[in-house]
Amino acid sequence: MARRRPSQKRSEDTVDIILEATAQVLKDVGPQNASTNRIAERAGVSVGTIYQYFPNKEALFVAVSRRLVSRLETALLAHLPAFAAEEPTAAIEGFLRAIWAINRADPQLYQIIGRLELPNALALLEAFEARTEGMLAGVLVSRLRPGEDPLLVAKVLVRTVAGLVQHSIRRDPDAFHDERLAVELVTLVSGYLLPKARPLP
Amino acid sequence: MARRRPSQKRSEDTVDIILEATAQVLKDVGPQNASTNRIAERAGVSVGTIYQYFPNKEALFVAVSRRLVSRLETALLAHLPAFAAEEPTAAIEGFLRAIWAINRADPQLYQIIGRLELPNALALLEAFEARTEGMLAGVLVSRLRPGEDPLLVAKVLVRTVAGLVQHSIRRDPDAFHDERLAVELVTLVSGYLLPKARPLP
Amino acid sequence: MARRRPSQKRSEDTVDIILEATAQVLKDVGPQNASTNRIAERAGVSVGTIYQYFPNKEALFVAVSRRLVSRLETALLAHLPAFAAEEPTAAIEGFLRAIWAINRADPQLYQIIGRLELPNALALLEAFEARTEGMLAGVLVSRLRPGEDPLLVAKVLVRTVAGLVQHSIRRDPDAFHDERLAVELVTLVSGYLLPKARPLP
Amino acid sequence: MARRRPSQKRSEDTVDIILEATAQVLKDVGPQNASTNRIAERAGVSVGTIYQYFPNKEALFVAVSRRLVSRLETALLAHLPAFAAEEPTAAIEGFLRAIWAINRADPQLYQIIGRLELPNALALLEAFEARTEGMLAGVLVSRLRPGEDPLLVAKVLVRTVAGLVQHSIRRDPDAFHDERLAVELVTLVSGYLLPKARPLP
DNA sequence: GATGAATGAGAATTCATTCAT
DNA sequence: GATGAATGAATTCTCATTCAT
Repeated sequence: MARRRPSQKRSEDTVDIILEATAQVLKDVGPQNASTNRIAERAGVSVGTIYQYFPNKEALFVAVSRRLVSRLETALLAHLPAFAAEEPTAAIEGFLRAIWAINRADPQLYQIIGRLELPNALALLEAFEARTEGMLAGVLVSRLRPGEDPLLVAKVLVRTVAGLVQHSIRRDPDAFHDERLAVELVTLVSGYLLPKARPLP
Repeated sequence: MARRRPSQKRSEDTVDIILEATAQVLKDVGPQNASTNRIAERAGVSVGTIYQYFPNKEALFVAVSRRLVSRLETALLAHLPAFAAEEPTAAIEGFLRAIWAINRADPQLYQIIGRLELPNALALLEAFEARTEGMLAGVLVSRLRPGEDPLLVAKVLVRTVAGLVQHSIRRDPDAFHDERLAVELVTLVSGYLLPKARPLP
Repeated sequence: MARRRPSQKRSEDTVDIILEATAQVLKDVGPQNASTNRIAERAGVSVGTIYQYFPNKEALFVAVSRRLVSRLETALLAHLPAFAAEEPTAAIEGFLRAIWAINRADPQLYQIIGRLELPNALALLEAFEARTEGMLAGVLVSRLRPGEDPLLVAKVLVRTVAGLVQHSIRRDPDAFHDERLAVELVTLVSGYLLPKARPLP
Repeated sequence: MARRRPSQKRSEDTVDIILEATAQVLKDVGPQNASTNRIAERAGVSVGTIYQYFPNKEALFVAVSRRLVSRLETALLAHLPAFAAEEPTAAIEGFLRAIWAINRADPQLYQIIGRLELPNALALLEAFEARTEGMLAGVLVSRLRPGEDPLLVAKVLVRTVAGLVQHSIRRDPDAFHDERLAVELVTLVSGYLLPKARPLP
């Protein structure tokens, strides 16, 4: 199934170029029109070269997904300390920035992959989202009042915020810069979370 | 471009049967595999008949989208009085029930159309969502404290709730029945909205 | 798997034209070069038409095989009475004429199909050869001396004669007209068979 | 056209390894799947190396054919004295053993090459068979009654026996061990040949 | 001499669309 | 109005061959 494993410098470059081209084409013309020939043309290689490294088109798309998820993971981890901050308000801001960062990384690609109808690609994304919820739950576990379910709260937070951010991006790719929306988001999350927070000692 | 406009009873039936078959096929086998021949077979007509009423496949899918939106609109309007209730808590519940109803109507089809990559189909959905935001804003306008922007609040509410609901459905089609998630949703919206509400006289 | 079953006159014609073209192309350029496009061109239809009636190339080749075998069967049955003749010498001649007829029907195609590397096509041919051996054995059963195995004798006869005939055809397509070879063939078979024959009463 | 002629010991080894790998791959996966890359991999060299010694794939296959024929020739010559024996019965056995030996040498490869659709490969095989017929005719010339045509008799013998043996192998690779078939073969050939034999002085 | 990454023409197959019946 | 056989451009994937290293 797996093709030639890049063993030389040139190969690694080629794989990278192909993955980058695939992501670009996916965003430019959509999954429906992202033919292997078009991708090869964009990458400046021939179709055959793609098939040296990927057994089929699906594997190529899954590889792109994997690359995106690994970037999202990096972005998330970079923010993990921030949203474990002592002060609840700072923590909330840290969390929102993290979600922000994730969705900022490559918002279009994120959405396209989520709609790719490739179980393997979807699974990668869902595993990442599950990990995100898990991490948040882990941070929340010592911060919530007794009786609150950290995983449930984490789910609501991640999905709500991700839903709003993605929805907004779809409508307007520049929504990131809508300062007022950001303020509302803080209000929303604070209104939900602060009443659940264990009082600071 | 536009084909014959159904002028007789039988034609209307045929169009309806075709649209219904299209929606079914779309849900059963996904947009990728929804070929015109498969749709024709499901509808019990020949491909040629589809092309009597629709100039091409895109037009067919757009017609299905239009039909869905009109149903969503009906569902929404039925709930409009409820979320204009006097009492804030009742109003919030009314609003949530409305979003609920919309996403319940045909959740699969809703998502499929949202991912169809057909600008015309997408535009219909977005226009509907914009109208929903507008209606909510209209109801909110006399209920919010001075200084609050009803449209901004409406956007946040609609997108947040829709985001959460859709995200959850995608992960688990039976998420509707997750009672605990529903409770959290009420908490979330209440925590956001109540502080913004103009005090009852 | 199976495609549209020809239901109209036109369809039957088309299927026939396609099968005939396939056989021709197979003989003209060999199995390696018998591409679906070439076959379509030769048949005067478009590739798509082939795929209306055959799910894939293999099925097309198997259909050609089936057609050939059914013709061989007809040719064989037409000679069955002759090689069940009373007089041994006449019977031997009847048998040889039958094998002759079979290999005459379409010697090239016969050999090509035998080498097609398609289990399904090969099975058809082998089943036919087995039936031929069976029929011959059936005729021999009452004609051989006690102790002789009719099926073994039938196998030797069929394979030997078929081997010689096919071998000769491959070397020289006009070998059929080599009168001297035919005489030797009669000698060979008579020398083998007559000593085994039950004496006439 | 022709590539470098191996001039050093190492090169000869490489060529041999490549030819051996080609034969193996041909037998393992069939001519259809015997790609140059697969052959190179099996030989433990890179594709490029193959093209150092053979101008193209066809030349490679022809070389394999040549190697096989040269082995068959050796096998045949080893048996030539035996089938020139004085006593007719012994000679017949000697002849059958020779054919046997040839088809035993590498029955699979023999058949594969015969079906390769490469005129150059086929020609080698046919020339070998013609030589075999010639040799047999040479032995027969002093052994047949006046009026018999030694070459015609040789043709019938070689093609008949080869036909039966190959036909049987194709159906069952272990047919060599079918003792009863071997007995029939002796009967067949004896019945044909003995009446033609010049009486011993 | 050897390597193996890159090439690209060609093969099988699909499916939206047309149009003669 | 309805039919469905026919079309053919477009898509995915393969593999013999080349050539820079």
